[in-house]
Amino acid sequence: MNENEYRLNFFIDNKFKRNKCTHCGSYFWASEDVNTCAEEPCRSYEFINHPPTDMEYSLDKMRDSFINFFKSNGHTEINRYPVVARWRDDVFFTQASIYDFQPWVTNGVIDPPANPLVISQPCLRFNDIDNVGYSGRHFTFFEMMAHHAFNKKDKYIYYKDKTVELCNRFLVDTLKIPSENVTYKEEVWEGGGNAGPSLSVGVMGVEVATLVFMQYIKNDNTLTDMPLKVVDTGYGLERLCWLSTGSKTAYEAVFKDYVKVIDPIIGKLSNEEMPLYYILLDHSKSIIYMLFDGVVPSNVKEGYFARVLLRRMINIMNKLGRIDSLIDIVDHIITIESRKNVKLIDFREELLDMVRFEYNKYFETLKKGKSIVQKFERDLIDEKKIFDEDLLIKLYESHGLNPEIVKDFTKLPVNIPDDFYAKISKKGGSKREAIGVKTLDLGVEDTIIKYYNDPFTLDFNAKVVAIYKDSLILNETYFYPTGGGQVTDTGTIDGIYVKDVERVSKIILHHIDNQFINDFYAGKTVKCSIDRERRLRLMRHHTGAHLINGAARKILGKHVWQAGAFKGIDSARIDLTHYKHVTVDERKAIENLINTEILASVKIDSYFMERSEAEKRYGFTIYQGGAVPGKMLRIIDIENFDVEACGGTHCTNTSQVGLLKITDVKRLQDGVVRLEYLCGDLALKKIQDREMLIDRVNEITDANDDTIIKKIVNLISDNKKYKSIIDNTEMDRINGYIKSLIELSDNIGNVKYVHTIITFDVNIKQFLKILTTKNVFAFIGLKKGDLNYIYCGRSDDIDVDCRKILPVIKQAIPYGNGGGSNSLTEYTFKDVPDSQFSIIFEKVVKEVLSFLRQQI
RNA sequence: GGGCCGAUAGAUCAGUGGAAGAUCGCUGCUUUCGCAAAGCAGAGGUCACGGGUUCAAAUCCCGUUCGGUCCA
Repeated sequence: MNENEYRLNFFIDNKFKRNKCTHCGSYFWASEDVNTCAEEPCRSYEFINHPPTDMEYSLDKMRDSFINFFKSNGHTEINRYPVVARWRDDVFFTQASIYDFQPWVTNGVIDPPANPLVISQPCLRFNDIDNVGYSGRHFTFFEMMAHHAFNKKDKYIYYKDKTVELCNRFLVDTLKIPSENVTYKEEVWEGGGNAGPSLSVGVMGVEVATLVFMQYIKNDNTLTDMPLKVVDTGYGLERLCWLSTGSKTAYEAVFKDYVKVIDPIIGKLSNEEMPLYYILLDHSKSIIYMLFDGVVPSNVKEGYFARVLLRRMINIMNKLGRIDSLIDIVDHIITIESRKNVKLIDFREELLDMVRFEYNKYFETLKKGKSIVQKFERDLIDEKKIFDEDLLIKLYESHGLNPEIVKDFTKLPVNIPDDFYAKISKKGGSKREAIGVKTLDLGVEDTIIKYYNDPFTLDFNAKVVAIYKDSLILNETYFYPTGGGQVTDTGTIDGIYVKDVERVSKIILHHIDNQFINDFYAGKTVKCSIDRERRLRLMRHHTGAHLINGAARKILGKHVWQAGAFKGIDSARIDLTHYKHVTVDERKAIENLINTEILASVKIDSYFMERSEAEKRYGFTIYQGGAVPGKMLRIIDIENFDVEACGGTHCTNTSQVGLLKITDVKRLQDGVVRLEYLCGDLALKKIQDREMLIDRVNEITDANDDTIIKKIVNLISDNKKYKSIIDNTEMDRINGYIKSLIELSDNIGNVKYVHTIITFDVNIKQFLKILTTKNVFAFIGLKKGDLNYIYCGRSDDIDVDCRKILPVIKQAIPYGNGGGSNSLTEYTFKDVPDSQFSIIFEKVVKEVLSFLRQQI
């Protein structure tokens, strides 16, 4: 980066000097000559016990000072965005204030909600989770305060000079930090395909802010100018608070108010326990914001981070011996946080229930884990081994048991490697990545989309403007392309079947069979017709999805978000975040609520609205379907029931859905349930099919709706009874047969040698078990299809190894094979006619007899 | 999205290729005025599903479904 990028008039006018840090070698600007930049590790934390500010600031007070300073300097205050970055598909959580405006504001597609603006954005970062509580300055939850300005060619707000000036005035004039304590270190910032110069703001050893100037697009190491120049600042609220208190760690400063409330609950803690306490407070804040903003604990994606935090909290409470206070503590922290977020109070019970539910789940995991550890312990004792690293890793990865828990569950020594968690998988994995946008440049005008004007216009005329491969591009169209979980319309253009409709950026492609493509030419006016039944079903299913969404949030709770959806021609489903199973009653309640809404004939409004305006008016719950691109959002508004940003085709009144039936509820993964449903004619047909099914059962069983249950219960108990009678009869028959066999057997001493070929169908192993109860050696032939079997079995009171008979048989019948235990063997061979089998069998019987005579 | 563990009686689980097991619970009997308890006897299984290997599969291999868990 060119050094002139940092040579700001502000620095020159205010007599700042450019110095080179003797420690890290970076250049930095300061109002006086100093040797090193004011950042760790070049300087130690000089503010500890010597805070440079005029007073001690709490989090709230620092935030207020910041916001008010920038408001009084022409900035508009913006409400925080959710900590779950639902409007983006490349990250899970909001990790910086600029995330709020990426990508649509920073790439110039839409205007920022205000310009310039000031915000304090809660952020979540998990990269340093292991340092939390111990390093003195790491958190998973922190607030990034920021002022942003977005400079367009025709609308300049402010850039580097004013940014640094504002920063310096805030630190020096408002917080009263002596000017000589502030340094601005030159750095280069890079991220998300953008780059630009940046200044790292240091005070007495701690970096309190970063001022980034996004001005380049970076592509293969070449920099090109961005059309929009963005001021992206970030001030660490927690860092500034810490600076103002001069306490030994950031935690003492940040958690001051929390500790006042929580201390009486948790009681006196030792110095060694303090890091655990701080982790608990930090994680509690993260969890509260995550759950409030729509995360449900799960084993995948966002939800997994919630689970990790909760399990760490539970482990800590266990270690402190205060597990009973977990809910109480979270509850009190909710109270503290709700001072600046009133809506949190309404969510309190639901939030605590989720924590409770997750605790119970973990309790089950630990219970199961204990028996697994004890099982391993038994094996290890036998093998004279201990819990080694490999086993610990396996226990953690497969059963969620960390080494400390394993240690609690066993008497055996457990060696925990220092870098245990680092070892757990640097094995890689795919990063969450944005799906590339497909583009197509045919030099034609964007297709005019008409299906939003009137979803019921299904026949229309249009002009072909271009032909691309097997598809027609029209000047305007009512055909809906696949998108938003809704499948494509089909129909005809000039009588030719349209099999698929696809949207590529702003052009809509109507795919037809290749052989007909030459019937068309650019400029031709064509008559278009959309498959009516198909479209109407898709509309009903799409509106149905919104109805379920609205109803589920009312019945199951505010934590419910759409996690995916599919709207097809003869099936539809919607996936919802929900931490429990959906009960039959809840499912019915959702159905009832929706069908009441359908009967009430509620108007469904759809209109376009500027993104920022929509977010302001309806909140972030409009993003049920995930990231929606563009400046203008299409809003589907079912009054007092559901409002979502959605590009699909919808009914204009709930009554047009006709009927909605939930056909199945599945658990898709932990924290996500799938509701399968049908609307309109399909719902009716489903109910009729079920009815016919019962009619058919009635017919078969000669019953009616009133008697069918009793009838079936009787049938089952009768069946059981008869089965038992048959079994008994069969058993009698076998017993009789066995008795006759024993009477006909050869005697060897007092051992009965039973030998015969069985020709009827029998459970041979059960038969042998009964036969060889006492003083019996059995030698049984059996024919089953092509296969011939010879079984040897004996009662437990005879000391003969049946496997020794096998070579005798093998000698007589060399082309077979067999094996078994010393009390039962099996020998098999095939392709022998019946007559032959009995001759061979009799021959072997005699050899076995003489063999047995020697043995017994 | 990927990896690893798992699915056996109503419940919890044992069973490493050779006749399906234990404990608790359940039913009946004995004992008791009755209950609890104890003793005796008994019922209860498609070893998740579908393929394959083998003389032989709960056990080994492949696939499916469902659960657990870790990573991103």
